[in-house]
Amino acid sequence: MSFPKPTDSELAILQELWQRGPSTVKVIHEALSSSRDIGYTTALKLMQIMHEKGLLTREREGKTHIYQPAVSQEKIQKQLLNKLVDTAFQGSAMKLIMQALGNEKTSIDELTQIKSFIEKLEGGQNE
Amino acid sequence: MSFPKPTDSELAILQELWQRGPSTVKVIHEALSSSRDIGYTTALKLMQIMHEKGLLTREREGKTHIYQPAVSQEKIQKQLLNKLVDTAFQGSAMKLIMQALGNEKTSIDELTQIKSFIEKLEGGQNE
DNA sequence: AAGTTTATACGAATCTTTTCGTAATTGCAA
DNA sequence: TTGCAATTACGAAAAGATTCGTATAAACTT
Repeated sequence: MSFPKPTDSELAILQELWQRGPSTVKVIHEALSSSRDIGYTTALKLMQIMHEKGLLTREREGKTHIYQPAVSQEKIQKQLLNKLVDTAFQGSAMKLIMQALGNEKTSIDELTQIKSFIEKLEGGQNE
Repeated sequence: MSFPKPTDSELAILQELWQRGPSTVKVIHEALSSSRDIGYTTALKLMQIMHEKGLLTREREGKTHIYQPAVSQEKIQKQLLNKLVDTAFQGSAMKLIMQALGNEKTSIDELTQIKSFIEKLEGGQNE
């Protein structure tokens, strides 16, 4: 069960859909327009392709289509994360985590959350 | 000072160079060949392009060129990591870290290391 | 039902990345 | 110096992703 890895444009569309829930091309196009210059038919075509690839499902509602992600945000995040770990961090999730922590965008509060998450994991089964 | 983001193939070449140190096309080609099917001139061309882009430096040594990364592994890791945080994790490094931890590839020992790294950070200045 | 609006479908152009064939160059050996 | 093997340079094809113009279809208005 592996999905084709979404391209950058596709990921942007998935993000909108995950955040907004089921949406028409029109809505997604407007959302994308605010951050970059993109034609309506371009957005449409992308979503049609994503539908063909199985990244989106859709349903006709009168004249328009309502699109929805066919994959969970978590699954895609996992996929992209694993790929990055493999290609850029020699397969070591720890290296990646350390880097991310070092990028000093994490607040004290978040650090505490992460720490307690780790403690929960340590209590668990990770051998 | 921002480098062009390396493509997947380019990243694979950078990895080899970071690991092996300065190398010829021949050596890199052989290394890549072990994990996938790639022609010699393909590898050569990629490295030439990377040189043009400023990702690699090179030096003539007799008839051959010796290539070297022009950017540090850490810089590229940071670049790719930040991009992933932005495009897939809504800008939240914490979300990414949690996911990475959850992917259960991290050993108890590594968890401990991460935890003590966090403690060091907490002692520091992160506001 | 004809015209208008809004949406989809289709096809092709463009751009980027990857690929490799062929030609030119270099260094060495005979 | 001529010939051979190794290497680079060049150009263009192939594959993938993005873009959009134009045509078609659907629903609403009058």
